[in-house]
Amino acid sequence: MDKRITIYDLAKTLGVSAGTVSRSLNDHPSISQKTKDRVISKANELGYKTNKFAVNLSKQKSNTIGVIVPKLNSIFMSTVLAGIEKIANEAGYNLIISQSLESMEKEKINAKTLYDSGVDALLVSLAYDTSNFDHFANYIKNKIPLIFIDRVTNLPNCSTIIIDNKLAGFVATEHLIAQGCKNLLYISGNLKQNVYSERLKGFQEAVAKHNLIFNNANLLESDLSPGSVKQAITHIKDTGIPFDGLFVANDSFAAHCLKELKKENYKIPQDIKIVGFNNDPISDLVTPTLSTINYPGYEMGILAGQSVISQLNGSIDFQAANSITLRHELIIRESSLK
Amino acid sequence: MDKRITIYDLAKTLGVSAGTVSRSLNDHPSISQKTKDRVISKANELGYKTNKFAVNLSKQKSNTIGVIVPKLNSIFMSTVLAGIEKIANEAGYNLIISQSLESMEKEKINAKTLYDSGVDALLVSLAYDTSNFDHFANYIKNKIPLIFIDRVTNLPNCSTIIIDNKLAGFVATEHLIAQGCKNLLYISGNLKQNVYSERLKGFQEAVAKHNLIFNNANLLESDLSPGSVKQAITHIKDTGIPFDGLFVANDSFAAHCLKELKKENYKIPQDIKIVGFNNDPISDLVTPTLSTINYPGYEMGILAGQSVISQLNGSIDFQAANSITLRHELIIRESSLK
DNA sequence: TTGTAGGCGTTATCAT
DNA sequence: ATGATAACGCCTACAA
Repeated sequence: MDKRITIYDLAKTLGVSAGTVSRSLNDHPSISQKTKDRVISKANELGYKTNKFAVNLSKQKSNTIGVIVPKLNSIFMSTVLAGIEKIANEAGYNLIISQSLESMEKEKINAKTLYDSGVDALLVSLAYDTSNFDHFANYIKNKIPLIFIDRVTNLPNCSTIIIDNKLAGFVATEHLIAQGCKNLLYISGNLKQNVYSERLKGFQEAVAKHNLIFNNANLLESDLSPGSVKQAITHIKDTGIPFDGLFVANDSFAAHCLKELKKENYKIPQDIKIVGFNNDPISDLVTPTLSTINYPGYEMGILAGQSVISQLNGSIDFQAANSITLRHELIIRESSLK
Repeated sequence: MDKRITIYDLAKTLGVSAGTVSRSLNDHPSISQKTKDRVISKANELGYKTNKFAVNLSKQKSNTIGVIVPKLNSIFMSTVLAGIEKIANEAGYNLIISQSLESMEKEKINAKTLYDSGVDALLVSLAYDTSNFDHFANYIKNKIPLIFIDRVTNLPNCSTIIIDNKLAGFVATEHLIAQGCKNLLYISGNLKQNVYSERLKGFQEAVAKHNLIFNNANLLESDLSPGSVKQAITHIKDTGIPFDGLFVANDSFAAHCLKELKKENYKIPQDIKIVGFNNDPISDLVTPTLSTINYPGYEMGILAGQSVISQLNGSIDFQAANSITLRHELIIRESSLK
């Protein structure tokens, strides 16, 4: 294997110093164009390749952005990631992606690993059960940009990228009410997470505004896994309340409920109307098509990416970390028709 | 900001040499337990943190594995990634993930970037239009493990992880024939890609075996984007052939076709039977549910991960790069019932 | 405009 | 079992 050639090799063959070579390669203003040209052409000729490890050591930065998501294999998260990757890549950063698998413990480990490996910034969407945030302290202390996406918490100097879940919940619920629903059920994910608790607030507000009843039976907290569909159906059938409107915290679970309800001979939307959340591709493919809230995952990714990059470039002050709220949108399809 | 403490700081306060500290921290056998204990406890006390940049420079490796996928936001790919991430993480490697966005040019750039950034290995699922593989030459020359997943090519010393697409295509097609279909249509993706061309071979074999006709009209090459559904429907309606069986190269497109065909008053499966591919979550949620080929994405990821790790550990010889073919499975649902 | 030399924090090879 | 010292390859004051 041909030995790797360094700036010293170049320096020697060119009869200049290593410093000059380094500066030439980096287009430093204090080097004459002539010298630069000589160096660069010789570098190409000899197949010089800069050693990132040395650069990193010298600059103490890695040109790398860490990302922690709950799960890689979710259509929403991978869409967010696609947006982040696009921006990061264009800006010359690499993405180190890891998944917490919805566990705070794994999230802690990931945060530490990424910190140790010297990421220049960190993007996080929180795990299911994350209740403590000490594992981010190092980032904040060392002024490493830290940005939360979708599943967020409020930490000093950290940006957040979210949608207005409360308003979205309100809009979805009010839509059901406008369609004539009187007995609503909100099927939620873990209420410790901002996204689900906020939607609940919106749900409750809409219910209250229209003088409908809200008590325990109008809320079902679920882990939203396919295995929990039965539990949801049981709740709907056995609570004694004649539910006629469902607001479900994500489309996938909504689609499963839809399917099961049809099996139980409910007519959708005649008997029960349903609104999901996310505008997952499946929402437009099930029968009847599923009304939902459009969740701009890709845009979230783009914005998150832009936000980190500008913080890294110093074009945004570290202190001035801001919170971006994206526009959501109610998409009315068949499952909530009158 | 408190200055970072190094092994020299430790060495000084402990009255030993930096080398001793380094060896203690790395549990080197030639250091007495006593010294190790002293060093380690002092390290904790002072909050010592190893500098990955320096380690990388010194060892000329990054503990990092590069991944290039066509698209992050595909349920299949993100599932594969989830598997890879799990294994890599357990082995102490970080994943740098980038997407080619189905473009060979972007794939080239990604390959170069990752190479420059010093990944210890590279996992690739090829872009739509990749026809030249020179951008991987550096990896091979420098014996950096290179593994292809799903969308593969045959390069010397490179492992591949695939399923037997030809057999899967054969099985799917023969199933349709067994259900009584006489006029089959294979709706394919870009035939330059191994996955689609192999499935076509299987399709053709099954058709030939059962003495059915195969000519141009029995094959429709498509980009499988939602925008191309109309074209597919037109083909089915206007070709003059009374198609009664569809083998579609992925579930998402199959689901879209299903929906459109229903709109056009075709009865599924009575008029036309359909088999998709991938066992996408969607396939079990549409009406009627979609028969499909189960595509073990997560397992592919796991195996790909294990394969790299063992190559990196030297437990598999670089030369002995092997090709792993995973088991697929026909899942019969409503869309292909008699 | 260019050269010099020290630093970045570890690891590894010789000695001792 | 430990220490000294030279890599690792690049960057960047400071000097010239």
